Amino acid sequence: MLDALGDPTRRVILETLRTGGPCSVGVLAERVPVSRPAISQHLKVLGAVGLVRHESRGTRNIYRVHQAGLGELRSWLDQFWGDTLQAYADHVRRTEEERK
Amino acid sequence: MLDALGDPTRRVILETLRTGGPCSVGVLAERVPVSRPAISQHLKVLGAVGLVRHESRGTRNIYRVHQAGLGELRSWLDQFWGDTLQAYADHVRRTEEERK
DNA sequence: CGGCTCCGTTAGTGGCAACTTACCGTTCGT
DNA sequence: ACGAACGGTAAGTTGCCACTAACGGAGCCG
Repeated sequence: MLDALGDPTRRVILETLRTGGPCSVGVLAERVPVSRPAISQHLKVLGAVGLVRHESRGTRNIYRVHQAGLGELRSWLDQFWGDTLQAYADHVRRTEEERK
Repeated sequence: MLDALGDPTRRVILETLRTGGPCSVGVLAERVPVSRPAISQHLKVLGAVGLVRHESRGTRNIYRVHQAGLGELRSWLDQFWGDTLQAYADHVRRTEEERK
């Protein structure tokens, strides 16, 4: 998931799909300064983690961003956020008890 | 930001700091299967994007996760989320108009 | 059917970044 | 003031991954 978003070109692809709406692989290859096979590989990675979904329209595959992937990331972030605050509060309490 | 979270060991470091609370570099090096210099470099990266903050306590530097960095990520995600839904709605509308 | 387009896959290469080893500055204890 | 502990930095190596080039397959059109 975060591994997928770690790559800059993958983020560019996502951004292109986001602002430009769903489109085919060839069109993506035109808009992103990278060869078409590279786009395919990145789309494969993005699809594996649920950030993108594709739909066959004749010979061409239309890709679009998938909200479920973003939702997963969001829930992960929320949990991380809450747990961090909790752990920090615990740590402060523990430290103050040691100070006594 | 996302580049920083892209690395697995950096996520392990963050996770360690999150669950175990703030701690020094040496302690981190014990808990994470990586040499101490590597920890330093990763902490430098994490600090550069505001995910971590450090505080000198004598000779040892205490690191802790910084909520501001997580907040930035959260707002970015929220914006991305909203824009995606918006762009998708626009795309659907456009497609239906073309169908007429 | 034959050619064309569009896409995914494989093999191979180059570059970057993560890791270690070694070194040095800083700070505390004695 | 000296030694030790702690941590950041520099240099060097290795492994991984992003990218390209070449091939193969599946679907429209004549």
